[in-house]
Amino acid sequence: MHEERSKPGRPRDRAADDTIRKAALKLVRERGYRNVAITTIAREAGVARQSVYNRWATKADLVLDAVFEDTGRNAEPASPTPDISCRMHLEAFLERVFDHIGSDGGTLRALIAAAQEDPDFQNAFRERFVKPREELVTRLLIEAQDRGELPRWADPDLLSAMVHGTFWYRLLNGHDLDHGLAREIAASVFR
Amino acid sequence: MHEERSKPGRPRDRAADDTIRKAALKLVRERGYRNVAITTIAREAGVARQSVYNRWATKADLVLDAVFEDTGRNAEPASPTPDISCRMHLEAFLERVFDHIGSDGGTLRALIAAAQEDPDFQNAFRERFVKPREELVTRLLIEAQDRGELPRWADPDLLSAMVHGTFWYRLLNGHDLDHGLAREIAASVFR
Amino acid sequence: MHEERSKPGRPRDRAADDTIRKAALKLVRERGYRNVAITTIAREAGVARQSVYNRWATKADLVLDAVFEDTGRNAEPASPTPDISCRMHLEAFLERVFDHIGSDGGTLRALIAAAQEDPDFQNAFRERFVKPREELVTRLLIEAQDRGELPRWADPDLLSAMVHGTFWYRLLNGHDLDHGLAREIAASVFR
Amino acid sequence: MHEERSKPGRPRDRAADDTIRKAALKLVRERGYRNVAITTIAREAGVARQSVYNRWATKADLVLDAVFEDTGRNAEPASPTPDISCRMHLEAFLERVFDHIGSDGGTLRALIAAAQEDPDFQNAFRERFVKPREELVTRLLIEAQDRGELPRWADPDLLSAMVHGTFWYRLLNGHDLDHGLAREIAASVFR
DNA sequence: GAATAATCGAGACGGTACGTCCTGTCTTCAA
DNA sequence: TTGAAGACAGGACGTACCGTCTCGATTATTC
Repeated sequence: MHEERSKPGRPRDRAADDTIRKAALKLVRERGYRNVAITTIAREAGVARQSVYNRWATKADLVLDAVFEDTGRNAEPASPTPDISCRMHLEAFLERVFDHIGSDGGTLRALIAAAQEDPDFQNAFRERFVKPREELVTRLLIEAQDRGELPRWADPDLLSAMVHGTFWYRLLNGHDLDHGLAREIAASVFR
Repeated sequence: MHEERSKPGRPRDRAADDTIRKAALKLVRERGYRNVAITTIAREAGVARQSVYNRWATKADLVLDAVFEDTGRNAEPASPTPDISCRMHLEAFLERVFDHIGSDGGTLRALIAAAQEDPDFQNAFRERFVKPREELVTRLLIEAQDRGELPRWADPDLLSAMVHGTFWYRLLNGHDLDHGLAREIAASVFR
Repeated sequence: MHEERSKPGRPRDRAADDTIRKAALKLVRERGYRNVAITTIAREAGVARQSVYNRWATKADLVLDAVFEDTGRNAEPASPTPDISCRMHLEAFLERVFDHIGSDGGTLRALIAAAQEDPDFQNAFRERFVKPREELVTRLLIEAQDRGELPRWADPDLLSAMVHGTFWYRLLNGHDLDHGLAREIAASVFR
Repeated sequence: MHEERSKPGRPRDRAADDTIRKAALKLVRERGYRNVAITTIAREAGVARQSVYNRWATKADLVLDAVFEDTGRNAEPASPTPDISCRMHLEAFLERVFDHIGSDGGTLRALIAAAQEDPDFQNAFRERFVKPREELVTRLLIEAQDRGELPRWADPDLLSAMVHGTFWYRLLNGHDLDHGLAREIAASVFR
């Protein structure tokens, strides 16, 4: 039944959650992750600093959460349909990802960077962001093997890492990610 | 003729350069990039803090420089010999890189992270660290095409990005890099 | 009604005010104004450095405040009683001041010096320290005129400046201030 | 014969002495003693920092010297002439001093302040600046006693300290020194 | 309805690191 | 030996954040 046992005391203001997330996202996009202090986010959201700490342990957690609220969707779809080849599916997935990164790449880069400096955050980031996307591609490649589009001896896990690794590498080194790259990667996997 | 015009004023103590670099490297390995302050490095090196600021603008610059002094070598060799296949060359190169990362991976991760937060540093990092290694692999793959080990239609640039991207991706997500992975990547490229 | 509206936020630790002042005074007496850093005062008081900056803008402000807490009293009394001549009152006042300066003259000299280098501090110093003492003597001299101890044509303001100026001059040039000087000054004024 | 034995090596550039003094005086007048660094003076004079240290031990020494070069004259004259009363002499002396302070009071205040913070400088300042002026007034008052302008029971030393102390006190507390004050002080002494 | 308890805005707290500035000494080359 | 230049050790400065804490006020649940 999932009965929501309400605790005693003043309940948390749920509306503030979103206000803070929005403020965080806005500031991170404007000034870059590093140049945004929690104090600044709280002020922008019109909220006490403690109210931020009540909800998220670190800045990285908060920003990760904020990015999700905004981009959580684009990991879900891509359920392969029979009429379209898996290669096209992969290409379409990459195009969607690249489009999003185009407008918000700096934030992703900041999150990857933050993950290198904080083990806890790295864990959260991998579980909630990296893994779902990686597995999505892995499943797609297994489907491709089932359909005969990809040879059996290929290793879907490794290929998935190569796919993501390729655009991470480009992204982290300051390149733009365009649809051409999406096509090339897909071609290279399914050559 | 490259005449070495000595500037006026007391010359910098060249020995200190190295002492500082060594101190930086030691501390970063022991405590992690984030947990090392410039003050600490200066103290460890037995040097005034200003002497550090005289040489490097930021901690990232210093550490990058220190890592070079230590690892600059392993980007140079790998001149392909005719009696060994390019695939074996690539595998050997990756094994060497992975061995080094095994003992010093945290530092590389920290440098990649730092590059995401500082455009100037990103540039230096790419020019002095990333590019040489990327081009080394690219040249190796072109040699492979010349020898007929790799099909003409493959794109060496993209493949090189995939090779590096793959182990960056693994590294950045907390995986260990072992010789098995080196073999798998090489196999995947030359399949 | 002087309603004490409590400001929002965590209130300042009023006890710390005093701890810091005491630490400042102690260190300044031991080592001299110049040789005491704010960091040292904070450490001595067992307080964060920021907590000092939260209360006082400069070292001089802090020390001025500290000296007050300690010496604020000796500007107040000296309410002239009819049975004692104004000259004796002046002499007693000067003796009291000189006694205090005997143990703490270095601090007063440092404050006068600090006032020469910072207009804001000069203002605070004059309003809170110099003026009250100057006016005390001025009033005493006016009372003396009323009693007929001092001729009407004397200028109490100027005489007060001469009284203070004389021992400032001695103090600033490294002389000791003893009761003999107190007597001589009083005699000179009431000759 | 006072033969000037010329030392071996490059002789000191005598012209630089003056250039440095002028630069020091200029900067101290513009920005105030505290806000001028030796580095700044050296740069303004177009001279190496060491060249300053070669000539003066401290900033205070240098500035003291510079002020002398400029004001040394006005302590010398005032040899009392029989046709003018000592009181008029004193008044004239004070007027001259006040005129000079009017344009350069900040520097004197800075020197007095510096003397409070450095015993060596205090000594130099007293011997070379304070004493001559104090004794000048003392001698003038003795002459006055000889002439019968001042009673025998007055103490010239104390009166001289009162005279100087009065305008020091005014000066150090930010008052202007005008001819009116000169007259009042002289009148008060000779009343 | 009173007691209890968590949240809110606000801001002080102990800390840590930063990058700048200045001092007085030392070291180089050239005059 | 001096001069210009500039590096050196050392240390204080004031600022910026961090994550914790302490207020009084508010808003809910529990007794």
